[in-house]
Amino acid sequence: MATPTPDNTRDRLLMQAERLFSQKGFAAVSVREITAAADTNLAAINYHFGNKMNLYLSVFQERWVPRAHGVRNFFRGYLSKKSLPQTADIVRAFATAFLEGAMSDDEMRCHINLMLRELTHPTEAVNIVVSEVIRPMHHDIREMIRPSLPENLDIEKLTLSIFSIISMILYFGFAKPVISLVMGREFDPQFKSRVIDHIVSFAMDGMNGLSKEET
Amino acid sequence: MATPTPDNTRDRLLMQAERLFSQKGFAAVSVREITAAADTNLAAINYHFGNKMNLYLSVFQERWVPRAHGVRNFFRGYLSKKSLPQTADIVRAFATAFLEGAMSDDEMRCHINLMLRELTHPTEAVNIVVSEVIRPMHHDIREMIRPSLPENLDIEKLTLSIFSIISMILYFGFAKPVISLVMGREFDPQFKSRVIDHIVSFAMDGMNGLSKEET
DNA sequence: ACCTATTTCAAACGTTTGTATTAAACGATC
DNA sequence: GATCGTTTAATACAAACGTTTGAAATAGGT
Repeated sequence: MATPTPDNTRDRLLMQAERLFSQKGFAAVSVREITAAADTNLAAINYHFGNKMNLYLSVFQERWVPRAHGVRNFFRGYLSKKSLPQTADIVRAFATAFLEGAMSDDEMRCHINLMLRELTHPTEAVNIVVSEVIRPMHHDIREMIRPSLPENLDIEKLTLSIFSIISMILYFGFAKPVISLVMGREFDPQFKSRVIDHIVSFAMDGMNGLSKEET
Repeated sequence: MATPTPDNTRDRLLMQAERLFSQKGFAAVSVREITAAADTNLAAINYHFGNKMNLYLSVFQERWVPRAHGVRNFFRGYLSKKSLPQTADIVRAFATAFLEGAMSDDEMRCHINLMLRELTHPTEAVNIVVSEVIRPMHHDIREMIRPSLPENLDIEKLTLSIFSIISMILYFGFAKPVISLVMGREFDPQFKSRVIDHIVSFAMDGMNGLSKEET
């Protein structure tokens, strides 16, 4: 993390609020809990953000979006090593960025949890999530992959495939406890890298089928 | 639904509690809201269930699990039409059961939301979800698919593939609003059936790759 | 009809919630 | 070092929270 414990109250509030909101959800966290964790006074939230909901939105604007950009940058950096990235490289870069690359496990869980909440129960913040991150990311990936696919490929099918890849990555990111329970094994680094291999090969087969169908 | 508004207070509480918990989450729903929706007295929850948390657990035991069995029965009924179901039939049966078959859209959203909450932020109820539904369902599907795969296939890879299929089905189930936003189209029945086709073909290609790799 | 067990109800409990208010501490500028 | 706007602190407040209580209502058995 950039600053373990920021010296200014506002940033400490944002940091702790993000952590707690991602762990328990908006309603389950009290402003007292946040201000205590941020080691400041109860009134600090109202002074710096007006109210609790505005703090929640600010978490997305000032912490979640930058972090999403961090993931995107990792993704791009990973790909820049290849001169002519194939679809498999793109999928691997994407999965790696989310599952083992861009940040610590806790940070990633925090990130995904916040997003997932907005996906399932949108608040105002969903507009930020979709317009700032999800839609641009879809666009990027689609345009990267498209050259290696037939010209006449239905764009809907491609988009659905990208959603499918995202669904796998998200699922293996957020359902770790249940996956551990079902498979009876820890989600350790070796297993994680096998999961990434699986996602890549599964997705690649799916994408190959895509272009076969069409031509 | 079986009983639109049950005549007994306990069932009305369970029904409204399920609806509200799935919409807003445990903490965001008050017992006053539930009892008002169930058209009964504030004290009813404590009389019938002891406390709010126990009501939440009872929702899973008495409403969620039976409904999951409903999905499973639809799945089995769908497959029983085929004498020798292929993997594609199994995947299609599974996706159909979740996305357009077993129950109404609202009911399914309610069902998936409750599960998703437990996947991401487990409470006591996660034990019910995993042991009563997810694990048995994994077992069933695995044993149905296994015959059509090579003998020496790594069981871990098969399990990961099943998780991947589940991830797609869940994602297309719960992220409908965002998918609509990104694709710029309604999630109408025609689109839904194309989504199922996509899931089946994508998953099938993934599974085929699975057996190719191994032999 | 009476008694008993079960269920419903209105009212109140003590806490905790988000927010508002006021004064004190701080930091920069002159 | 006095004065300014900015930030923190202590405290207050009404509203909402989950839970408890004891009385009223209801249902079933005799």
